[in-house]
Amino acid sequence: MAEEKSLNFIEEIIEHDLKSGKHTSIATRFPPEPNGYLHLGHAKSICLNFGLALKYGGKTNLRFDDTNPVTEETEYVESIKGDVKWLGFQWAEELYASDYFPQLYEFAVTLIKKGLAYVDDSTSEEMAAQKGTPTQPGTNSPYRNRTVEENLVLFADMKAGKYPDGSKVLRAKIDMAHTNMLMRDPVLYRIKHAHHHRTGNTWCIYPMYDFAHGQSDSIEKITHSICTLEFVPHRELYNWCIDNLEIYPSRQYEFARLNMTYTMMSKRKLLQLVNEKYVTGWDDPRMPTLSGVRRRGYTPEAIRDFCDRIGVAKRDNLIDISLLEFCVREHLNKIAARRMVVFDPLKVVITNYPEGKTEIMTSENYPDDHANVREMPFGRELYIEREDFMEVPVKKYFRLSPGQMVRLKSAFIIKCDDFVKDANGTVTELHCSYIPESRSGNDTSGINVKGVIHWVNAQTAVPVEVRLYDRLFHVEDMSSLEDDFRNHLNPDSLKVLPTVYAEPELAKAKLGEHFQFLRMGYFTLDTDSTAGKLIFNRATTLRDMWAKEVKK
RNA sequence: UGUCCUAUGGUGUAAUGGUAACACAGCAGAUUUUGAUUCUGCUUUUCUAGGUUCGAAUCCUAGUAGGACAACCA
Repeated sequence: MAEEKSLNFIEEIIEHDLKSGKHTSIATRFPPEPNGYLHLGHAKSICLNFGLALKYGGKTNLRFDDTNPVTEETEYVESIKGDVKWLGFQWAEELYASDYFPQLYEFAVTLIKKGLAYVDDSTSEEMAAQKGTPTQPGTNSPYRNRTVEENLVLFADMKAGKYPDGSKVLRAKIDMAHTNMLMRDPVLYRIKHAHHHRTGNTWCIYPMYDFAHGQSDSIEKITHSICTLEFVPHRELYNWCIDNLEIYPSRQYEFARLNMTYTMMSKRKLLQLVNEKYVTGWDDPRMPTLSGVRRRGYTPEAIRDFCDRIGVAKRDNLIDISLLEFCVREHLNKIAARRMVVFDPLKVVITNYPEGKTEIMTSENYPDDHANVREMPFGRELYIEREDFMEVPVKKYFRLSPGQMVRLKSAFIIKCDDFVKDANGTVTELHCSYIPESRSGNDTSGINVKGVIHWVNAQTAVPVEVRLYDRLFHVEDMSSLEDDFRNHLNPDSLKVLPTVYAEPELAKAKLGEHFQFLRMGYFTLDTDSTAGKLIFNRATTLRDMWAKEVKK
């Protein structure tokens, strides 16, 4: 099948580079800073970077951009590696910007020797004042004309730890009147007497992003350095460093980051949600983190498919979260074993079924594979969903109501003969009769019913907990917010049902398995589960045309 | 009142100077022992104004709108 798939703009650039002979193979990198957990926005970048290398026969490095010791931790490194692997990608090399600190230092010395960098004693306030504004040029620092010799000594002393944090920086000497603010003598190195997660206390000066990223790309001979749009203005500085250092010319290309409705995807704010306990952790199933959606029951296949469908372009976007849910359902529908679980039980007594009798019914695990079945006990007393009975049925309601019949999935057709109410008027019990000839598989009753409902046998039902999730925020476009994002948390984002009734087979569930609870949604076992108490997370609901019908 | 980036249905993404298409969402119907799945059909689109051209979503100019840029963050 020669499926003609159109190329995104980066693929076009790569194919052009390959065709023209500029490159014979490509190298990309995924460069997270280990200061938080990966989220769906990172997934887009991961799929892009690794996907490109896979498609064009190149390689992708995993490179940690660890140039700021105060925010970075080993915990994050480990989670990031786990998430990339879970998504299904394998990096060529695991690298760290901190591995390049010695070389980066030498690069800085080279720039000083060329008269292209100087040590500045200005305070950050003074530097900000010198910087100008986007519409007004900046002014030169009084330290700008220090000699090469003086700068060399000062920079060496910075490295040697002779100065306190913030007292000096190394700046590039470019142009304080440049229209690109980033070219107004950007800071290259700053002093931080801080412990680094890998280099420990070896260094007290650390390179800034702009002095580390491009050079790291260059050292690794990355051909296409792909990042998000906010780095567009950095490209000029990226190229300036490479040009003046005369090193391998990696090239930067920028695409639009993923934005999704009802979703907040800023690492800083996600950290805030974690720290301030609005969620239980980075892997809270409501979080858009990869560890969160994994725990919730999303699959890597679904996320890769999603990343594929959203495309890659340069314009700002706001993806409808229903596309993600569609991808999740589409994959889960194929792989999830079916189970029956009653959430809000209503007792049903089959009055014409012998007391004490239990028989075994079989039900298919997957709708289109009738050979793959499990066993389910059936008895005189059952639970069905309270929702599946209406004393006074609304129009088009084809479940149970007085005198009406439904099919119990994989069992018998039953007819509602009577119901019992308590003092409050709440229905507590249904009295039904079953049609013995209607047994699933050899139904000779000739009766056709429209409604099919799920059920569990009361005697053998297994109590489990389910956790139902809704969107964390109730604002469609989080970027439109003018006040604090924490004011817009959805109070109903988590609903716990401590005791619901499952068919016995579900007790065998293992971590990582996916289930469809018939008519209730897709579920997976939560990591909080213990041997005595199984807890299931709802990944997503099923599509529900009836709910829409009812709304009308 | 600077520089840069962007502009195609409700949301995304294609169409690479030659009939604007695909997916999601929405709506309607068929099938169904999950009101699921599956299948069918439908609604809705090139920011504006000029220009180049036989022909413009595509190229050019201007305007408009949105976004980015003034961290010793990445």
